Amino acid sequence: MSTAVDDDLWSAIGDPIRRTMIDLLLTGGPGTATSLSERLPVTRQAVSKHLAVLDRVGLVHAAPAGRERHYQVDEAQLARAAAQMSAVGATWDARLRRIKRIAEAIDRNRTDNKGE
Amino acid sequence: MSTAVDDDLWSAIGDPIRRTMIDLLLTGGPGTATSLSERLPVTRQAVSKHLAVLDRVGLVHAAPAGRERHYQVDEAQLARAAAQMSAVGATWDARLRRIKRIAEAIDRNRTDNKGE
DNA sequence: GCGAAGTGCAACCAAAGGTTGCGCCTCGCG
DNA sequence: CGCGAGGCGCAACCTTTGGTTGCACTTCGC
Repeated sequence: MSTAVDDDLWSAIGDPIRRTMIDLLLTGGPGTATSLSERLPVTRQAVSKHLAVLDRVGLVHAAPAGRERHYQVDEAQLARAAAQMSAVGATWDARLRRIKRIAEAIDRNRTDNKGE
Repeated sequence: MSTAVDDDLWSAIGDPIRRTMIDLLLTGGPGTATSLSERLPVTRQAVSKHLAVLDRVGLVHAAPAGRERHYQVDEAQLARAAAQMSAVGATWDARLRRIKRIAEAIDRNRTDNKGE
């Protein structure tokens, strides 16, 4: 239901740090582990590990340049992830609405039989 | 950016098991830790811990009934969570679109100066 | 050529998810 | 009314994961 095979993608973007990293890469363009760590509350190593995770699920892609490693967001994968989030959100929203309708129907029924 | 104070809410629904639990509670109505564990690949204790987490952030709410504890989804909180997910998804989507436009503009420029 | 900058790898720590075992309530039936 | 069974919570323990520190290796630039 909802998320099945793409669970890796979900758990990858589940981490707040990783979401922030993606935000930074999207707004500031490609960056290295060091440059990202300067804007995050964690060390370079931690950032590097997160980048490895994101790379493994294909959300970012590394471009070695001399002694540096420039990471960039994979737009297609991120679009998929964004779509998934929206989908889950929409699913829950729809179910909530359905439940609400049912609850209202029951309430109406009870009101009808109240006098008996 | 994007998610700040409501980070607890995010991380609460970040866990796949917890999302599934919410799905089960939404589709099957209120349930206990035991009833949920029967439909999940984890033990009752694990489910109980997850329910505690969800309860702490207000996504579910417990109703003691004799020796049982019925858990139910808090619709308002879940709606907030769903909205947040949609928001992040939309934000990323917008940024991707913007980047794409810029990239296309640059590409157009390069094509213009190709002959020089 | 050599120091400085950027990475990766390994060891170590702490927190979170998961399991098992136990004891306490509560229900229901003889 | 007593007592077994079902449902829960608590506690101890294990494993995975995010985080840090320390070190060795490459690459740039003077």
